[in-house]
Amino acid sequence: MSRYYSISDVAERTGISAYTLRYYDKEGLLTFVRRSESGIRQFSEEDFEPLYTITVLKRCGMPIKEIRRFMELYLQGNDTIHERYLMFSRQKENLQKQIDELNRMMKIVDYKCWYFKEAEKYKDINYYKKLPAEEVDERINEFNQIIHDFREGSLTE
Amino acid sequence: MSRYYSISDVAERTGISAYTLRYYDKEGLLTFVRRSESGIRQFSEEDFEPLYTITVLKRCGMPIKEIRRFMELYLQGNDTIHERYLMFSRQKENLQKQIDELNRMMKIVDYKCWYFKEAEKYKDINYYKKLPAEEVDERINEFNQIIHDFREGSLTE
DNA sequence: TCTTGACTTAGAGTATACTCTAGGTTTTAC
DNA sequence: GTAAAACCTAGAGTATACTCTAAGTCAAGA
Repeated sequence: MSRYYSISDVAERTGISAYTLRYYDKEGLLTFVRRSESGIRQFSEEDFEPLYTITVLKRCGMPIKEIRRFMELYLQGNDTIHERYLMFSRQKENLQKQIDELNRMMKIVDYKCWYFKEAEKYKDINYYKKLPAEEVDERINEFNQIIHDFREGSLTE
Repeated sequence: MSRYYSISDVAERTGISAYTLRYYDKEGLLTFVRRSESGIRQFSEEDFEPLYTITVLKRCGMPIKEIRRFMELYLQGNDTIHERYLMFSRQKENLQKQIDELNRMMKIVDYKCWYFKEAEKYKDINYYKKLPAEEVDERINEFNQIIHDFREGSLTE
């Protein structure tokens, strides 16, 4: 029933290398893993859930020291449910900020793609400077305003 | 009209420290910046646009070596418009992948928040194990399936 | 029993992106 | 003219997250 998994079993199944697993252990992330009498790590079925949580937190961009804090709470059991809720709650906000930021970047990169396509037609990266003001696409003026704000240090990041 | 900006002017306006600007220069990102006879960097009005592009690419997660490649194309002028278009185009895909990934993480973190809120009511992190199967919320079964797949190495990331 | 392969630790090495120091030169302001 | 402030480079130091090596221990099959 409750079999054990060696570190290389776990590495193969999760895609986390054995080196990395040992490093995580050294950093205090895998304190839940049992050891045999001779000191060999024996991962149980249940260990895959916190292991998965580690991968999720990593992919959220959480640094290892913060993940350790979470794992400490995990080990303490039912008394820390609320605090763990708060950690995930903050993580949600954090994720949303990252998503918002990437969406902002997407808008700019999208503009750049459009602009380069236009410039390609004219074979001139500054083609719009030769156009009469009323023929310049509004997107270009908007982007130049961003650059202007960036230069003036008034860009609210 | 066309005034110059010192490295500390630029640092103050852009929020990039003078140390970092010099480091970027050393890494070949600021080859467009002119120097005075005595070797002092003189940023022009026009230099803020590529500088802004560097910050955008950084915030997209592009490593400095790749940004350097882009700046090389920038310096070559009109002949590289198409290649620069392609770089931004690829960056769009890359950004979308990052956004998708963060949205996936958001779903999981959202579930975790919900789960901890539930567990808090029961004061038991494993409360659902004591419930009859038909009373267990479907979200829990779905999540346990993810953990199962993770353990079996069949999680398609 | 012995050999092979997998495990262990400690610690060194790598990569990335800064961040700072030291020592020297240039510019600016009085 | 001179002192302070700002600039320069080279290179060392920091932080993060692995990644690997060395040297030794343990477990399983011939």
